[in-house]
Amino acid sequence: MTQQRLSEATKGTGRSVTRQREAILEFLQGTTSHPTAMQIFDQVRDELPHITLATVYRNLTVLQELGLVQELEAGTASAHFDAVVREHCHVRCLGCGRVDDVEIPDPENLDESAHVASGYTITGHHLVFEGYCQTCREATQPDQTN
Amino acid sequence: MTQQRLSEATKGTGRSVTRQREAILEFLQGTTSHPTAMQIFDQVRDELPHITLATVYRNLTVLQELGLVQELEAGTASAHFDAVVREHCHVRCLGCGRVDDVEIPDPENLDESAHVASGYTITGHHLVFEGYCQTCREATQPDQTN
DNA sequence: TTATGTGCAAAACATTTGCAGGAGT
DNA sequence: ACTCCTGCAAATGTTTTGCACATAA
Repeated sequence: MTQQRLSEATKGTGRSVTRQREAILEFLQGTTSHPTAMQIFDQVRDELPHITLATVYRNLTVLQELGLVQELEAGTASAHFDAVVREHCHVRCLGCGRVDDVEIPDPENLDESAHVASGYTITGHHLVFEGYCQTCREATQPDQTN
Repeated sequence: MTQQRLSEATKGTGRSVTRQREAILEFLQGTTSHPTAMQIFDQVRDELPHITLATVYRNLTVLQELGLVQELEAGTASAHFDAVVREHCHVRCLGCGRVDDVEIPDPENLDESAHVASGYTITGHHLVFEGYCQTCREATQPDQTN
């Protein structure tokens, strides 16, 4: 099924279907944890022990170009990746750094209002909430750095 | 006036008022361009030729703790800084990388909706639009990297 | 005079790139 | 065959840190 979508997506693009690319996409499609490149690298290494971090980065770029993956700007040191490409917003925990999806409808006319206010041609937006997840809230002192 | 606000803000915090801190704050309060640490460094160097980038970074952190400056997560390689600390949203030009303010009212109940949907305690959010500024739109090929 | 801040140099990260050999079509 | 991809190592760019001296309170 990952096979399917990857070979379909590459069709006519000059891109190849490789084991590295399949493994990265499959892992991303099987998790909701918005992993970083390093976390993807660690996982995929179980299956492909010789893969390098550079390859993970290069393939994440390619998968984004193919429209199969999106990169989240969650305000963290490193970027997080998601195989759910539909536009949706996220929360980042200020205690432990985890990033979750937030399933709220996008406010109407947001991009249109921004266009009127700024004069820019708006192509999209990122909405990221900050706060504390249940686990970190229960730990009375939510003061860890990441 | 920068003097004023800085010495007020440091009162009782154990922080000092230094020329470096004043110069950084004054520059930020006098611009609407959301400069990066490097851009601040370049400007402030006119006045204080011996200042270092490390000092700029350290002081930007302190000024944030004092509530006089905020850091923008605009999805760019380097962070942008703003002396307007009121919560407001931004646009980033995908052509030239500039970051502007967007003066639209924040959608109502946004944080509350996110709390209900995610279970997090929400402390705030960042809303960043992407698009093309007028200059880059007119240049028929908006393909510069940053 | 004592804590806090600074310059300098080096380290720590995340991410990108050059290159020679390997895999996909 | 011919292009695209990979591993390895080294480079890049941003931000942070250790330390000895300087400055603010």
